[in-house]
Amino acid sequence: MPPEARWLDPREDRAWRSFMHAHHQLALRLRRHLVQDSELSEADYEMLAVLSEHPTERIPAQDLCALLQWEKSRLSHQVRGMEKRGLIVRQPNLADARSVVVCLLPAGRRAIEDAAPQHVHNVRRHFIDLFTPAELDTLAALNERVLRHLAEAPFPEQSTPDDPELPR
Amino acid sequence: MPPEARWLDPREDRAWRSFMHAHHQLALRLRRHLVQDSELSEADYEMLAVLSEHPTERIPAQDLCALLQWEKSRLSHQVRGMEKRGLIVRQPNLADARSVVVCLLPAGRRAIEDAAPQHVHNVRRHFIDLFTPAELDTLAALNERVLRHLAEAPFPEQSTPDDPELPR
DNA sequence: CGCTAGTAGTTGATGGTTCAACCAAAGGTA
DNA sequence: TACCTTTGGTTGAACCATCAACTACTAGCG
Repeated sequence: MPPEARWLDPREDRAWRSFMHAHHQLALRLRRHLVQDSELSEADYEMLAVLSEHPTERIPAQDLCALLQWEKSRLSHQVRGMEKRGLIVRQPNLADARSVVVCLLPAGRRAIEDAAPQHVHNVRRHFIDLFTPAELDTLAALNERVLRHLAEAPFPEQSTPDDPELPR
Repeated sequence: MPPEARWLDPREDRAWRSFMHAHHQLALRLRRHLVQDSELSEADYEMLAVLSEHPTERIPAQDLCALLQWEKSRLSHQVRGMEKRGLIVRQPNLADARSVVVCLLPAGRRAIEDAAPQHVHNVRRHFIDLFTPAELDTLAALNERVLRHLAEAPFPEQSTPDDPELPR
């Protein structure tokens, strides 16, 4: 336990703040555009995007969680709302009675196809177009380093590398 | 209106997804740590951090909004809650009767000083320490480009005076 | 002075995200 | 079989951020 941790120096502080603020402002802008020119929230869009890119348009809930990096409870709430609006349906998974398969409906496909051109345009305008291809690769590499690190050190950080489970 | 916008290619998609996911996962982790070893939320922490770094420990609400990049209504709700907990107080601004000055209280200073070492430690472990100084500068420069771009093209994106933006 | 536009802040409603607790099915082991 | 653990998913409460509407004050301008 560090009783006294050194504060972030200016370089570190700049990197940290810009990382947090850039994401916040960008997400806010895209959310506003999305509600302005479609009936979809950001979460709606992401889920429909993943489903519509999938060859079968049917994805088991647990796989959807992994693809979207969402928690299962978030997915459940989200699915409930979108099912009520007729964009998707839940169907039982014949291979495993606990599981559920989320299926894209025609109305969902229409919704994503209507919203996608504008949304992609906005993502380009406010993000992609600001960078060269090399910079995009740099950005991806640096951000993926964060993701990899977090995945390798899962949350309750008590246990050490070679101690897989708690010694209860 | 692009009736057909080209989809993101693999390089662009990778950069975009890693940007969104990295922020989401990192914020989640830090939030969990913070509630685990302090009584503060992320928003509480940010606000106390800004106040406690300020020489006078008193900042007019509108300046706080700018520093934190928050909306005024978010600040208002946040301040109400933290005032109830005795971490800060609102005082009238003598220079402008509409305005309010947010002041750090001793309990607030104690709270941030208790929480800071662990939090800074976590920010380092999960973010700063993953990068070389040069990489931190790169990250800052790229993220700041997003922020600058958004600030220069404010939201309802109708045509700006003499700016040849989108010919809607 | 009186009018108007803009700025500072508050409020209540709304929708989104996380957490903890729960249920039900599956898999392992004896 | 019985038992125990793990996994898949749902629910309700709590919390947080955003928006639109509103009050109050300021400042510019005739």
